[in-house]
Order: sequence, then C-alpha cells, then structure tokens
Amino acid sequence: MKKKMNTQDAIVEAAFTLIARHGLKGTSLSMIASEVGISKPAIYYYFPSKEELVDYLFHIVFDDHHFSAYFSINEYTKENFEKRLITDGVRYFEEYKHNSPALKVVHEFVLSAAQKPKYEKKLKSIMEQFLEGFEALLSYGVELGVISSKNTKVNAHSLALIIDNLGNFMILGIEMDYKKIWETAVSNVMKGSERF
Amino acid sequence: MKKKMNTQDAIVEAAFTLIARHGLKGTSLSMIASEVGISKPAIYYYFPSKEELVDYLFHIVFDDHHFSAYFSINEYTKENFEKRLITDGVRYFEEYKHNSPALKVVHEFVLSAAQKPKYEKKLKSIMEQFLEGFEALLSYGVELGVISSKNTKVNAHSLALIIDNLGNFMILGIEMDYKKIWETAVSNVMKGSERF
Amino acid sequence: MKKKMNTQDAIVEAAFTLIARHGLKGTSLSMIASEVGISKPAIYYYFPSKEELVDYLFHIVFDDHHFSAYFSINEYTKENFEKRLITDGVRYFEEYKHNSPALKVVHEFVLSAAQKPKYEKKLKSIMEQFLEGFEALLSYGVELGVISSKNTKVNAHSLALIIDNLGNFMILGIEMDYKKIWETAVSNVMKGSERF
Amino acid sequence: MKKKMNTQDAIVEAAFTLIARHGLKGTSLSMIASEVGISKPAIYYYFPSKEELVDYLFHIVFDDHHFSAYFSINEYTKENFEKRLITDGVRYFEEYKHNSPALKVVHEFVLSAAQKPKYEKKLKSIMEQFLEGFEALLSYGVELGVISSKNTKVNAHSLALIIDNLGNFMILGIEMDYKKIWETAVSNVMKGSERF
DNA sequence: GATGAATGAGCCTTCATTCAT
DNA sequence: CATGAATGAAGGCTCATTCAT
Repeated sequence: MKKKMNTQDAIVEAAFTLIARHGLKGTSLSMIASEVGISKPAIYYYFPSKEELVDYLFHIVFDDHHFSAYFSINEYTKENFEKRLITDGVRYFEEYKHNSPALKVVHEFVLSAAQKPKYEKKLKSIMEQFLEGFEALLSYGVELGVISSKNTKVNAHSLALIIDNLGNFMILGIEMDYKKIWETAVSNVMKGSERF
Repeated sequence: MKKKMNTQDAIVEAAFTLIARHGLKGTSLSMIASEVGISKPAIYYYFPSKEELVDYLFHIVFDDHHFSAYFSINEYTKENFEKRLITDGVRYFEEYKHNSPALKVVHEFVLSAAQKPKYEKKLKSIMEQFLEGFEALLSYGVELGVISSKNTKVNAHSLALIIDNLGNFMILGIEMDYKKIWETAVSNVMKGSERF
Repeated sequence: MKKKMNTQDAIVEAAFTLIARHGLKGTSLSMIASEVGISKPAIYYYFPSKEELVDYLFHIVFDDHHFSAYFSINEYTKENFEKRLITDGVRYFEEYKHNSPALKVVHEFVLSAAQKPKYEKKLKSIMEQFLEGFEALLSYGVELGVISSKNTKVNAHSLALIIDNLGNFMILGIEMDYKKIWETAVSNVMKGSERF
Repeated sequence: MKKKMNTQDAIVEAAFTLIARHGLKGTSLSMIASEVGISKPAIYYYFPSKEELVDYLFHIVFDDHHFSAYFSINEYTKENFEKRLITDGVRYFEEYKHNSPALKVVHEFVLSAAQKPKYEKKLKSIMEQFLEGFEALLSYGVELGVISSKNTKVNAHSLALIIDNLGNFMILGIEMDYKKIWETAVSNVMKGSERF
C-alpha cells in the first residue's frame, strides 16, 4: 500500500501512531526515528524542532476536522433534513470506531490545550466553529420549517455536546447504543418529531 | 487552615496542583518536592515510586468522583424529581467552573487511560458506573411515574454524555448557556415536560 | 596535596584546567565530569547549568584579579616608589610565567567578552579599574614629588598597556627581556629618572 | 563593488564576519552556508574540511598582518622619522576602530593559538616578526642618528607591546587617549625628544 | 559546481531512582 | 523522617561530514 513513502510522510505517520499510543510527551524523537528506520537527526532535516513537528500534526489533524467536512449544509432539504442529520452524525462518530491514530491525537491536543496556550486558542476556535456549524444548520432547518424556531442555540449546542462525547466514549470502548442516542438527540430538536 | 499538614498530604496536594497545570508527564518529582519544600528522596519515604504516587492520586480522585456523590437517588421524590435532577446536575458541572485541580487531573487520567491499560479498565468502569447511575435514577423516575418508560437507557446515556461534556467544554472556557442546555436535556427525558 | 577535595572544588579546578586547555566552548561537561571522576549529572548538583558554572569561574578569576591585589598603594613611599613599582609589576607578570590555568582562563574570558555582552561589561570595568589604579598610584607619586605632574593619565595608561601585554606575550612563550622592559617603562614616567 | 563575487570568496568573507561575531567554535558550517546562500556541502567543494577552511583564513589574515604592511622602513628619513613613526602607528591601530572582522579574527587566532600548537608556532613567529620589525626600524633610526643607540631592543619591544595592546583595548571599547599614548611612547624612544 | 538527504558523535539538560547517613 | 550526593538512561538538538545525483 505504501511501499515507497517519502521520509517526511513516514515521519508524520510514525508520529501519529506513536503519539496516539504514548501521548505527546511520551513520544520521543528517538522513538519516531526508529519507527521510521532513520536516524534521529534526520527528522531535523524535515522539521526544525519537535515542537514544529507537533504543530504540523496539529494542523493536519484539524484541517480535516471541521464541521463542513461531515455536515454539508447545502445538501440538506426539507424532505431529507432529519434523515440526513442522522446519517451525517453517524458517519462522524463511526470514524472513531476505526480508532484511527489521528483521532487519538486529536484527544492529545485537546488535553495538552489546557497546558499550552498556543493550542488552547486554536482548539477553542475549532470547537466553537463546530458549535456555530450546528447553529447554522439548525437555523437552516428553521427556515425550511422542519425545526421549531425556539432555542436554536441551545439545541445546536446539545447536539454538538452529544456527538462530540459519543466519540470520546467510543475511544474508551464503552458500549452504548450510539446510533439510537444520536437519533433521539436529533429527533428532540426536530419539530413535531415522531416521539409525539 | 492547613498549618501543620502532614508531609504526605502536602505531597499529594502539590502533585494535584502541578499535574493539573503541567500534566502527568510534565510533572516531575523535583517539582513536587520543591513545591512542598522537601527533598526529592523524601517523597520516596511516602511513595515507593512515582507510579505508585500517581496510582494513589488516581484512587483519591476517583473515589470522590462517582455518581452518588452528586446525585443522591434516595432524596428524589415525585414532586422534586425534575428540579432536583436539574440542580444536582448544575452543581456537578459548576464544580468545573472553579477549576479545581482535581477535575483537571481527572482529565489527565482520562487521557492517559488510552495509553495505560491499567487505568483504562478502572476508568471505563467508573464511567460505566456513571451511566448506570443515570439509568438507575431514570428507572426510579419511571417508577415514580414522572418519566416515560420508553428508552430509559438511551435517555440515561444522553444525560451522561451531555453532563460529562459540559464539564469538558467549561474547562476549555467555551461559552454556552450551560444551565439551559442541561435543563433542556433533563426536560427532554421527563414525561410530558413543560415544553409541550 | 589535595587528597580529599570536595566535589565542587574538584569540578571548579577541572573546569579551569580544561578551559585553559580547550577553551570555553571546547570544554564540555562530559570532559569536566570525567576529569573529576564523577558522572555528568553530578555537576548539576553543584551548578544549575554550564553557564552558571562558567559565571562562577568568571567571578573567582576576577575577584583575585584587581589592581590592589598586586599594587598596594599605601605601602609606597617617596623613597621606595620606583623600586616598589618595579617589583610589584614584576611580581604581577611573573605569575604568568607559571602558566596557571586561571590566567589562561582570564584570556578566554577576554576573548569571549567580545561575543557575550554579559562578560563584556564586567570585563571592561575590570580593565578600567586597572587603568584607574595606575592613575591613582601615579597621582600619589606626583603628590610625593617623585613623578612629574605632566601627563599622569597617559603615563598610567601606558604602564597598564605594557604590563597587561607583557602577560599576553609571556603566555605565548615569546622571549623578551620582560623585566628590563618594565623597568624602562617605569623609569620613563619617573621624574628625572636615572636615564638622564 | 562585489556584485559577482565567486563562491569561494563569498565563503571566506562570510566566515570572517561570522567568526568575528561568534568565535571560531561558535561558527558552524551551516551558519556560513546560510550566510552565503549556498548549501552546506557546497563548502566542501572548496575546502576539504572546516579545519582547512580555518587554516586558509589564518593565512589570509596573517599574510596581511605583518610589520611592513604598516611600517615601510624605506620611507623613513632623518627628517620625518618621528612623525612617520607616529602616523604609521596611528594608522595601524585606527584600523581597529573600524572594527574590521579581520582584526577580530586575529584575536580569535591568538586565543586559539594557546590551544592549537599548529597555530601557536605560526603566531609566535608572526609576533616575533613584529618585534623584529620594530627592532630593525629603531636600528635604522640609530643609524640615521635620531635615536639613541642604547636599549634598542627593549625600546622596540616596548613600542610593540603598546601598539598591540592599544588595539586590544580599542576592541573592548575602552576609552583612552590612544594617539597621545602612542606619541608619548614614540617620543620616549627618540633621542633628545621634546620632553626635555 | 552544487545539493538533497542522511548520519554518528557529542552537547546540555532532566528524570526517576538509590543509598549512606 | 529526611537529606545530601550521586547515577544511568534518555531527551531535544547541533555539528562536521559523506555520498549519490
């Protein structure tokens, strides 16, 4: 699959794998180097410091991790709204099931954010953007008349909280009916949902 | 208040504060020793190794962090159920607002859990116990007739997911109407809640 | 001679010897440690960093290297002035002959001063203090009537320049009649010296 | 002026500038390469090793730094001797004022000489040649009858010591009346100088 | 002529840990 | 109870150097 990968990509991939396994601080350049099969200083040919390598990972991870990558608002219609919201959400947290290193690394960053102001700011904005994404989507649903106009913000935030944490619980391997939980959450924000 | 704290407690407290600030790996025994004002080897008098100190912290933290510490099911009645569920929940995540070291340390453990099987098991069980706590509480609500008998498990998990993540978002300093979100979540699981 | 020297002193001495031989940058903590016969981190028990060790050496060296350590103005009289000035000077640069590490280290600092502003300031003040020392001494000679009142400052500076550089040349092992040169220099500043 | 300088010269010039600023050991090939705007291995095309590059600089520096470059004995006459000696000397150490990299590099070499026998020998001979230059010049003055025949060697060495150290003090930025000092020194060796 | 890629050696520093006292 | 003194292992990083292209 990746016979002749270039060194830089190999470093990045190894870094992902190792950070997912041992954490940001628990992963040393030596470990990365030996995983890639190169010498330690070789890493410095591609990244000026460990910090910049980590920054690079940060960007890679979060450039793919934005609301519109999972929920494309322009494909939502009056007819498919609820269904679409459900399937998009499922698609989102199912990714966690496959346990990709990238997702664990996201968690590393979330945690380290509390200690590194540099990441904190960026991360906060990413999460806020997620919240705003849900808000925009629900507002659109209100426009379409499929969602009650009340409490749009609170509902959006609720959905965000649930879907985000579903991923966290999945990583820990806690068993719950993820799909049903999400369906119920979505249903709760829909106008005159089938619950009644 | 803590004039003559014994050394062991001082170590534990310093460890909490520092781990909250610098993370598990970012906190060294030197830092703890100098924070307490003792010599490094002194720590070894009380804890055979850093790992065992951390284990001790783990137990302290999670012995206080169980469902019934926040939600005392036996104080719930037909009349106060919803209100009580709301106020208990608010009390739970408001603790995060005060940014207590203990809570940040909980997060450290949650994260390191993914890397240390030893913690993973314990942590999983703690979280599952939380889930079960909500299940038991809601079941009791069903018994009391204030909660619909449908989807108890899903509803319980939804509440758990929301309240847990409200804390996470608070730590990051993301602004949302925490109380309203929780109220809505609770209201959604109540039978014939005021929303309708 | 120094069978049971304490570790700190041993480190300092080794540092002197090695810096004299290999220069400031050419001397590593490993070298010092192995010269002393201890492990590298042991040095950190006594000095928080290489830089602070070097600073310490700087102070040791220059605390002994001030004008009054060689020329005690209060012992100069009308009668012994010239003789005393000569012998004190000889005593000064004869020290260089024994090639003590400390003196070579002085030279290292003088050189590194051009690159490290921190040392530059201190060093400049030390040298200026030397210049002022000669000025004060010659002024005293004027008072005593053994030195012409003309050009005191220039004469003082000339003496300083000569005596300082005599040491430099000695270190390089260049052969010259050091004593005679100094005698002549002193004689030149004396009033009605025997030369005429 | 140096639009299309060839690479070798660019390397040499960059090396001079950087060594003047950071010292011999403090200057790495990477620094030189990036200053010149070439790749590190490119330097190896012109110089087989850092050591040989340094050797080359050594020769460049000291090929220009010899007595006759500053004092052209054949232009000295009975009439202009003193004046000429003064102006030539001033010209010599005024070069230090402009802080040319080459001069700082000279100092680097002087210092490293104490550590590298290879340079020590060469440097010693250069300095001795300076001493001999002054001796020859003063001998010529004796021939011309403008300088007393006594103590020629000592006088020559005194002049050398003073003029050399004037440069050193200048580099450190110590303020003194450089010109006057040199004038006095010259005057002291002249026969029946105006001092009397 | 010059470079991209890589390396072994070595540097300063920190860490968890030990042990005699 | 507690410390002073010390250590092996490891971490991030830089350096001079090499070599195929």
